[in-house]
Amino acid sequence: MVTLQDVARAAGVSIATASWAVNDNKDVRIPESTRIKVRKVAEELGYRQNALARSLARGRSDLIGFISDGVATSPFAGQVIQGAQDEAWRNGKILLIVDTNGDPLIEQRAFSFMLERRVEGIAYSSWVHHAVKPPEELKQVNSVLINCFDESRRFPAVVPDEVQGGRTATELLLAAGHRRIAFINEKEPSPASVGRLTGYKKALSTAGIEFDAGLLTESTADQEGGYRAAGRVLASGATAVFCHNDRTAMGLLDALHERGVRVPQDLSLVGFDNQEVISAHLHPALTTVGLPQYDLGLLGIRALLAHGRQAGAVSAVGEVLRVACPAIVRESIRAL
Amino acid sequence: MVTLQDVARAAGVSIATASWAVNDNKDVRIPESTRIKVRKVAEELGYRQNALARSLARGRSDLIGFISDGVATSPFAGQVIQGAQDEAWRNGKILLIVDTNGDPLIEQRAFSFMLERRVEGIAYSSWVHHAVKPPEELKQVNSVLINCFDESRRFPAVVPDEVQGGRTATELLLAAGHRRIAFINEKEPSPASVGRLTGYKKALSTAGIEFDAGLLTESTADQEGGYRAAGRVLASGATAVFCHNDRTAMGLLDALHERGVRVPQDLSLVGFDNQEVISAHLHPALTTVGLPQYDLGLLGIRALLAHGRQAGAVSAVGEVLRVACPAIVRESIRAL
DNA sequence: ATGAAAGCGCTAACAG
DNA sequence: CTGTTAGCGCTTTCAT
Repeated sequence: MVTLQDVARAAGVSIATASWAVNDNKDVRIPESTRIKVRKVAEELGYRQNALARSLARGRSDLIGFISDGVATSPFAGQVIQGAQDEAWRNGKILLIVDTNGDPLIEQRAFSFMLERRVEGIAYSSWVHHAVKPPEELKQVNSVLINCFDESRRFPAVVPDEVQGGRTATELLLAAGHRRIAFINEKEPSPASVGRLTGYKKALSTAGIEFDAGLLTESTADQEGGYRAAGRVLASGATAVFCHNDRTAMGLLDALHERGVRVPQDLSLVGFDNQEVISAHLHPALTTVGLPQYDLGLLGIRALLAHGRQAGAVSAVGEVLRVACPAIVRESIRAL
Repeated sequence: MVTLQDVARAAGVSIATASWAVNDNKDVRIPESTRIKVRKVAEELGYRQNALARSLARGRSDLIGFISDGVATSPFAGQVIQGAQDEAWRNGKILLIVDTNGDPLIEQRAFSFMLERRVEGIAYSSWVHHAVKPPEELKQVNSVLINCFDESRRFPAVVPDEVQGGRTATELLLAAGHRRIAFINEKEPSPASVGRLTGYKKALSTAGIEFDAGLLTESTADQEGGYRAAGRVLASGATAVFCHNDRTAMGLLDALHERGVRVPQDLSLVGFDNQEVISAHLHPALTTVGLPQYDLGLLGIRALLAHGRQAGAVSAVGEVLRVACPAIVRESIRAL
C-alpha cells in the first residue's frame, strides 16, 4: 500500500504539503503547480487515502450507523435504506448498516460494533410502524428513530402520516362520487390501524357523511384477511372499499373474482402501502396510497445530521415528524 | 471518550497491560487478578475500544464490503444480505453495505469508500442472476461475485443452480403423474431462462418423455406475461404448467380464474422464486422452487474469507459455485 | 508557501 | 509477568 509519505517523497515535498494538495485544503495556500504535481504523483503511484488513519487523526469517522430490524424480511426497508444512503452520501457520510432481524442479541452486538467504530449517529429503524422501547445505547450517540417512535419521546422520530394516508385513500373514493365506503381495517391496534381509521372518519365527516359502523370490518392485514372479509363487505351494500393494505385488497379481489363481482365496475377498491409486486400487477391494477419510504430514510438522516450540527439543541428531541403518504392512482376506482 | 490510557492509569497498570487484559490476549500471561481489575475499571469508566485506532495499529479493518445493485428494488437481496451478514459476524467481520441502485457513478464511489476504509474483501452482488463485467477495482482486493458471474472467469462466483431448479420444478409435476407439462418461460435469454429450460428438458428426458415444443410458451417474466400466456397453455392440452416464476404464475392464475379453470383440479401449477408475498398467499397457495438467497450470501462470504486465508491460492479463482434451489410444496399441484 | 513535529488511540515487539 | 517504546498513516499547529 502506498502511503502519503511515499507520495510526498516521490513528489519531493513534505508530507504536510502532500496532505494539503491531496485534500484540496482551502485553509492553506499552496501554488497550483505543486498541487498539480503532487496529485499527479499520487495518481501514478495509485495512492489511496487510508480512511482509518484519517478518521483517527481528525476525530471524525464519517460513519453513520443504520440499524434495521429487517431489510431481509421486508419489501419496505429497502427504499428506506436507499433514501438514507443518498442523504448520507450527499453529506460525505457512509452508512454502516446492520439488520438485526429483530434479535436483541444481534442488536446488542450491532451497537457495540457501531460505537467502537465511532459512528457519528445511529438511525434506528423498524419495518413496521410501531412504538419501540429504544435500547439505552442509543442515548450514547446522536440518534433518530425511523418508521417507529419512542413513547417516552426521548428521541426524534420520522414516521409516515397514517391519518393523512387514511384520509387520502378515502378521499380518492369520495372524489369518484362514492358515499357508502366500506373499510376493511386491521384487527390489531397499531399506529396504522388507528391512524388510518381516524383518517377515514375525518374524510367522511369533512364530506358530510356520517360514520356507519356497519361499513367497518376488521381482519388480519393479509390476503387471507381480505379474502374472508368479502362476505361482510358485500352485505354492507358498499359501492367502494378502502382496504387496510394492498395484501388485504389482493385477497378481497380474489374472493370478488370467485363471486363474479367485477372491479371496478361493481365495486371500487383502494389499497394502502403501494407494494408494487402486488398493486401494480393486479387485475385491475390497484389504486392505492404509498408509504413514503424513501423520504423516511432521507429525512431521518437529515434530522440526524442537523441535530448533530446544533449539538445540544433541545428543539428537535422527541419531536416526531410525520411524512405524507402519496396517492397512487391506477385502475381500481370507477367514478359514479 | 475514555481511552485505554485512562483505564490503565485508573487501574494502576501500564497501557500495554491494560490492552492485554481488555483483549483477553492469550499470547501473554497476566495474573487473573489484574485482568479482572482492569476489566472492572474499564467497565466502570465506560471504556469502549476505538476500532479506528485498533484497525490502524493492527493493519486489519475487519470490514467486508458488500456492493449490491438493488436491495431497494428487490425482495431477493434482503435474504442474501442476511446470509452474508451472519457469516461475516461469525468471523468477527462486519459488512459495509452499499446499494448502487445500478448506477455506475455510485458504484465508483462505493469502491473508493470501501478501499479507503481498507475492507478485507468485497462481495459484488446483483439482484438478477446474470453475467457482469466486474469493474477493475474489484481486482485490487480479494473478492467474490454473488448471484452474478464474470464471463471471463477472473473471479469466484456463487449463483443459484438454475438447471437443477428447473429440473426440480418439473419433477414435482412428474411425480404427481403429469406427462403433458407446459412451460411458460421468460422470453429474454438469461441464466434463468436457459438454465430452467435445460432443467425442464432433462427432467422430461429422464422420465422418458419427449420434449414437445408445442408445450413451450415464451413471455415476459411478470404477471402480464403469465396472464397473456393462458390461451396458449390451455390450447396445448397440458395438465400442468411450470411457470418461469411466481409472478408469471400469479398472472396465469388470474387468467385461469377468469376462464373458470380451477387450480389444481383442472390444471396444476408450479412457480419459481418462492416470492412469499405472492406464492404463499395465492388461491391456492403456490407450490414453487425457492432461490437459495440466504445461502448465496453466506457461501459468498465464506468463499471470500477462505480465499483470503490461503492468499494466492489459484484453485478457487474463477470457479463458480452453484447452489441448489429447494422445492417448496404448497397446494397448486394435484396428483393424477 | 512549506516543513517539522506532535499527536489521534491502540498494538506488538522488546526489554526487564 | 509487566512496562517502554516504536510505530500504524494521516491531520494540523507552529515555525520558518
